[in-house]
Amino acid sequence: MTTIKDIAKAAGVSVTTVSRALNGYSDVSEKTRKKIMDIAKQLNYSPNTLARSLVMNKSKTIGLLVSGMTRSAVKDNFTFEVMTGVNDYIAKTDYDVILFNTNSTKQREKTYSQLCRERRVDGVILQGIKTDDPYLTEVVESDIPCVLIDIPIQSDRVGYVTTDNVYGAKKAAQHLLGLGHRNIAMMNGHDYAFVSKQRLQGFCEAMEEANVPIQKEWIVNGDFSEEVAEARAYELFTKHENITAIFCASDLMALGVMKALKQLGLRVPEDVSVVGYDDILLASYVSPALTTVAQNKFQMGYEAASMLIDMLEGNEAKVVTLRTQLVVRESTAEVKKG
Amino acid sequence: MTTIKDIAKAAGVSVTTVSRALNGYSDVSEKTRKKIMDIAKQLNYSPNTLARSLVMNKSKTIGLLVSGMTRSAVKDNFTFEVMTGVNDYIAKTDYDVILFNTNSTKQREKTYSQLCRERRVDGVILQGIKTDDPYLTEVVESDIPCVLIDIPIQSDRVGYVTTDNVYGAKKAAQHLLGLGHRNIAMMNGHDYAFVSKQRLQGFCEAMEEANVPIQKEWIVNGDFSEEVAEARAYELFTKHENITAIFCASDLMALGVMKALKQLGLRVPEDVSVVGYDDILLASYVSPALTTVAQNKFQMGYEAASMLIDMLEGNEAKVVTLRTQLVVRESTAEVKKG
DNA sequence: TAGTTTTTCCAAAACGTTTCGGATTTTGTG
DNA sequence: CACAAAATCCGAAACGTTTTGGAAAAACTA
Repeated sequence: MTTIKDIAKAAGVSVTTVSRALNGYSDVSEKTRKKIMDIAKQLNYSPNTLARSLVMNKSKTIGLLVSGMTRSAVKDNFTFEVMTGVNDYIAKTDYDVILFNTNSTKQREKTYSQLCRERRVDGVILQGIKTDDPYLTEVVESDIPCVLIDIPIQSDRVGYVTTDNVYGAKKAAQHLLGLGHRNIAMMNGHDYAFVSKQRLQGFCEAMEEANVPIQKEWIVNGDFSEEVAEARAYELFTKHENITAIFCASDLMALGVMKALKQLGLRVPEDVSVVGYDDILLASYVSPALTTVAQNKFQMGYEAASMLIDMLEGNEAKVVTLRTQLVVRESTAEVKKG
Repeated sequence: MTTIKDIAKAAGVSVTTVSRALNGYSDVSEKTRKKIMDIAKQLNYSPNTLARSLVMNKSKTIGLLVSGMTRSAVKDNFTFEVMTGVNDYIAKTDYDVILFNTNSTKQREKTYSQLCRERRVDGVILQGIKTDDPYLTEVVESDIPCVLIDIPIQSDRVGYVTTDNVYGAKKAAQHLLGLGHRNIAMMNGHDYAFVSKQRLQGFCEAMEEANVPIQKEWIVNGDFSEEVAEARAYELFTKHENITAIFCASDLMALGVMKALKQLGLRVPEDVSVVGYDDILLASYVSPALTTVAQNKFQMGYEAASMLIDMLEGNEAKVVTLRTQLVVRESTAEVKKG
């Protein structure tokens, strides 16, 4: 592998000059620059970024720390779409993305911030980690610039991008209320996600503003999992036959709920209306198509990357809140009179 | 950020000793090792992999070069599933994955092998690049160990993992033939994918063995795109009304084909049987559910990563061919008599 | 005790860059 | 032509590791 030294030797100049020539400094004559460039090309030179990073003290890499890169999570393109957004923005810069392995046992031995520090990433994007993850605080407290997705923590070195979860959930609930439903349940995620709290809040706000009493036992946690949600929904709907609608904090859980309803012989939307959250790909393909609150996952990743690069260039951390959109499909209908 | 030097100073030993203590060499007494370890922990030390990589001449990173990380490609989890497989294996090693940006304009200025060489990746996995990509040969001819996905090129430094495309396509065609179909069309991908050639071959073999003449004008290219396939299918089925079945080289194209058929008022499977390839997530959710040839994308990624790490540890490049499986759903039926 | 082996440590070079401070050469000015 | 200014170049240090080839100290051996 050819180095700057080889070029220097071939061109009969010092390594300093080669370096400065290649990097476009002005204190090298056009003649020698040309010569150096030619030799570099001829020798098929590519700079060793490791060496460069070492001396410049920046690696031009950002770390991407996602959960949800698991075999079971493919149904939920959430992670992938976010990654795509990140990649899309980063592709326009001179940064590269390094993917950190988080879903394995290695998580125990090496903390996130250790990973980041070892690889000397310039910044990091975190997605999908639980709020009680002991390493979350560690990263946030470290001085590594970082942007979080759907975790509202902010400092001068950490920003986040999220969506208007409260309002999104509120719209979903209001949609059901508008259809005449009063006995509305909610399938929430788990307590270790901020979005759960926020969506619950939005749900409650809508109910309260409509003067509809909230039944605590109608609000259950499905752990953001299709299977768990199915089981919980099965219990819920056998115990409380008067529920006519349910708002789910994720589409995946909505799918599970619909399975449970089918098993119970309840029709969607004739007997029970269900609305999801996320607008994953499947939402428009299942039957009946799922009414849901759409969030632009691609843009979330894109904005996160954009903010991070901004921060690396000296700007300060921000918070970006994207708008959600209620998309009404076939899984919701007016409540049956009677 | 604390370095080995800081530790050395604090412990009153040389950097050599610190290095060797931390790396578990035997020529340092347990007493000083303990002391060094303690100080390292106390100072919150993490090794600088950049420096390490530089001197050891290996970076413990592998490059992941995928196409299909685009906004439009989210329907097709193919890329994501492969990535997940790769990640899953790599997570068990001490390597990290660096994601290369390929889908952008940057592709023009920097070649893949340049990217790889600059970042000093130890090896690279390529997925989804076209066979006429000028940079493909460049990577293959470079001395960087690499494993290709679905591109049958082999040398001592490059291996590949693929599936039995010929046999898979053959099974699909035989399924249709077994249902009594004789007028079978094929929606292929494009000429710049090996899998297209192989699937075409499998299709033809099945037809020939069944003594069914192949109609050249019934074999069209859908460019692996839903939209293109839809347009081509529309033309095809308006022009040739006697076609009763079609084999598509990807599920996404099969979806496009089904859309076209719907537009034309043709029912699936009553009027036309459709079989796809890939078994993407949507295949089982669309209506009618798609009969298709399933390939284990996760495993493809997993095997690729496994092979690459093997190669980096001195073993030689291999070729791994995974089995496909015909999964019969609702989009195929016996041909109508008459 | 003297010699030998084993254990424990270290100085210095190397990896491939960038950059600081200054040196040398060329050009311009009167 | 002499001097100043500008243009062009370079040596050496630095980044944080690993490794080589010994050296010093400790532990045995006879």
